[in-house]
Amino acid sequence: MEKVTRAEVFRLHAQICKALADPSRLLIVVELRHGSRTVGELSRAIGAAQPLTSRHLAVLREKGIVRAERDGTFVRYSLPDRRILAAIDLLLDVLATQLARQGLRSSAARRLRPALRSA
Amino acid sequence: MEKVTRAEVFRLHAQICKALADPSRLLIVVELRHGSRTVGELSRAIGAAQPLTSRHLAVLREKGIVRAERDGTFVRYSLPDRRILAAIDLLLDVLATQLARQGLRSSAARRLRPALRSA
DNA sequence: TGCGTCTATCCGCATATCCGTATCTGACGA
DNA sequence: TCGTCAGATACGGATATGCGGATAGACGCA
Repeated sequence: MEKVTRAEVFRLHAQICKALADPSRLLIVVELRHGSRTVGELSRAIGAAQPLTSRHLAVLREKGIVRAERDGTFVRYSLPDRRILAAIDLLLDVLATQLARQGLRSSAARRLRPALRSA
Repeated sequence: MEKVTRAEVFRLHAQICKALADPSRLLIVVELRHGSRTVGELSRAIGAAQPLTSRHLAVLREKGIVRAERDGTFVRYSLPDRRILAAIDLLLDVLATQLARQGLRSSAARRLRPALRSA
């Protein structure tokens, strides 16, 4: 059994994170939580054009986050590993904690100022 | 209590993922698993120049993934929320499963071909 | 105050990502 | 085989991200 270098593991790990580092792709994964979906369904669900949806799906597919299977003219996408959902949920919990701690009193301001300033 | 829009939550969620979507930053987080570290320690641990390390830390800090506190001339970084570690570990498990399933027989080839081809 | 150490930020360039539009492929039915 | 529909890919411009190198700021101490 061959060894995968430590650096390589971190690179691959980062690539999985990067695949999830996009609001549309997160929406796709969350949409797949409750079952498989066709590209058209996902496209409508996330409110994005079909080619864009298809490319997002390609990114997720290349990282093994979603699986594609033909169904006639359709292609159905699904989640082969629910642990991805668990990880996303954990990060969402972290986010919720952060939002709660800062107070939710100015979501508009936060919208305009993406990063939390240092102190 | 004000409402944070669904779209905004996904945007923030994606930003957390993006902050983790870099091998050096993952190394930093993992290095912090066992306690707080100064910038210099982290810089040596991940084998990156100090300014680069500092910028990576700024990214993580802005997303609330790490916390900074002055300690004399040093700045000590730590993890305020261990759930980030749990999420990272889950994704690492997913990666391990993927690697096991594909077989580890050509890590060199995989190194050169970042994406898993569609089929 | 002046100096050395530790950390943060600025600048500039190379690279990568994102998204709209157009086009291509693949499957089904007439 | 041809038309049509679902989906995937190609192309190009705008934007963002990466890094190294230089520099600026913060702190402690003499």
